[in-house]
Amino acid sequence: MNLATWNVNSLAVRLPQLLDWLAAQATADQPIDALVLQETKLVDEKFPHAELQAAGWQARCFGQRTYNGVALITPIGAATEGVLHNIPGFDDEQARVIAGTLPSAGGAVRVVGAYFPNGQAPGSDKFAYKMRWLEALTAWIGDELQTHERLVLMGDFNIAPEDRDVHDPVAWAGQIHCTPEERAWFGRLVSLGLVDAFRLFEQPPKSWSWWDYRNLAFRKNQGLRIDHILVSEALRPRVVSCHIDKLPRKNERPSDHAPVVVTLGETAT
DNA sequence: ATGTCACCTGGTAGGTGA
Repeated sequence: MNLATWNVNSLAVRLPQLLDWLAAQATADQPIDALVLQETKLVDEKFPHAELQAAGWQARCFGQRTYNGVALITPIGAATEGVLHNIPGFDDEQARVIAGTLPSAGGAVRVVGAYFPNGQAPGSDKFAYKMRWLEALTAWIGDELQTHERLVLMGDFNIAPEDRDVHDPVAWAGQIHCTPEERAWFGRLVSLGLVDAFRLFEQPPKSWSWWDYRNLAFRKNQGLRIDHILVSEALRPRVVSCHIDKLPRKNERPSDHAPVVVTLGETAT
């Protein structure tokens, strides 16, 4: 089972690259079973269901105009149950979370796709909103784990959890994505019984999932690892691999984020 | 080098968010 997350920074612009990438995974014998998208920036009425269907995909979407917007994409015919939009009980005008339950030979997997708030800068109103949102998300994921032992939380966290996830930890110290407050919330999420799938494996040093469009950052490999896949302890034995796919970032008109992929085996090892 | 990209408004540029 291959699960992935990708912040596409406008699905209207990135749809051709999305379809190319999905096709390439299948060609590479790593067909995607579920992909969560962030920053679709589309109201649901404008979501490109027809184009995706023509390529063999179905989508659940939860969007808004201009900003944010998330989606859950699965192969046509795959069952998706218990679809949910945003954090229950947390009043939010911003479309940031979509969840669904996927059947699997090893037991159903609860998939939560999330676009965490950026937070702009410590001390700002947007940072305060990020803190409130993180508190609500953490409480809700704790609840979800009570009813869904096999759970995957993935998306654009807008948090670089450790200094090794930052190209220049000195320059970024205390800056947005790297503050102690944000990292503490990442730690609380992990403490619920989740594990960062990427760090279960030896990875190339200087592995990032986001590079600023400015400053030739991708060419210089100056980025952050802020897109993550956390799996519950029950799924941990099934994690076979996890990697960041930099290839789409080399395209013309790329998203500023790269997809992250996790492979779950059917049986415990 | 505060050096880009995407979106909006209200236009043929400027503001916002990331």
